[in-house]
Amino acid sequence: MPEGHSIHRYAGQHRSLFAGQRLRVDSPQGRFSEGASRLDGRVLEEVHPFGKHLWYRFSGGGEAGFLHVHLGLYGKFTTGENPPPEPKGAVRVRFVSEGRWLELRGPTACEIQTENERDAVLARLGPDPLVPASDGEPAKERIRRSRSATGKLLMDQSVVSGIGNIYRAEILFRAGISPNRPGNTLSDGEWRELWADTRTLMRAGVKTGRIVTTRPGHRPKKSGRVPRTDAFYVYKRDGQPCRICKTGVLRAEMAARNVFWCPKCQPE
DNA sequence: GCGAAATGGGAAA
DNA sequence: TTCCCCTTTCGCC
Repeated sequence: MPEGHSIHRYAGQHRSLFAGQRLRVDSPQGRFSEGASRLDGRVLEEVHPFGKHLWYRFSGGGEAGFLHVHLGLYGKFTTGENPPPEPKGAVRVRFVSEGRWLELRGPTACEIQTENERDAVLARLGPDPLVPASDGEPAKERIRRSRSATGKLLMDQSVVSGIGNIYRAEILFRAGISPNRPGNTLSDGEWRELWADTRTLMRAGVKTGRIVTTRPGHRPKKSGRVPRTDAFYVYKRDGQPCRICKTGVLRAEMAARNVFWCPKCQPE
């Protein structure tokens, strides 16, 4: 779930469901009880996504106005209409408004921050392709100055924010760039296309709530809902034939994450 | 029932 | 680089 598109989607949902409302906040699991009690009874003023991070700004409470959430690999939100269900499993934090409830499980980060602390996190992040006015230049500079693998650089949140393992694999495939190519071998044109395509795919992800990167002509069924197995070109398709050239898709480990690519469509 | 894997990242070495 | 954390789900006994 949680690459940047999910985060932006959650932000939109949570804003429309809870912003402007006074919330009851608690931590059924207990691991965030202290923080929850500091937010309880305050008004949620705004929800702000950036890359894979979310901030919930609360009224009053002095300095500590933000709830910072990072879902990590497992984090998940669920929401619904009141009455809220009896909490099952490890619910780190729960919001309850007059009409709705929200549960958060398994996040890497769920903590209260001051504005300065939030700014310090933002300062460490590269541009987010999902921010409408986002300027990709700083990312381009970092990549084209680096000898490390492009596949590694795209996953580095201080280079670009919000790209995860699926988008990394898929945008490189669509651009015909091997993940192993050093960043400094990318041409201007290759970067431009990569950035533009990333924005296109991630925006579609926000809209639909899922990642689909295959073009209709490259799928067995050209219309209708895209089955999970047809949604990607290379992600988790190692050993299977490339959708375009039939060469076997490869997998390797790169910085402790699996990376997938077609050696023919994405030459070194 | 048990182990492994998963769209992530920070700290330690 | 390696280890460690978060939680659920799925495949395999």
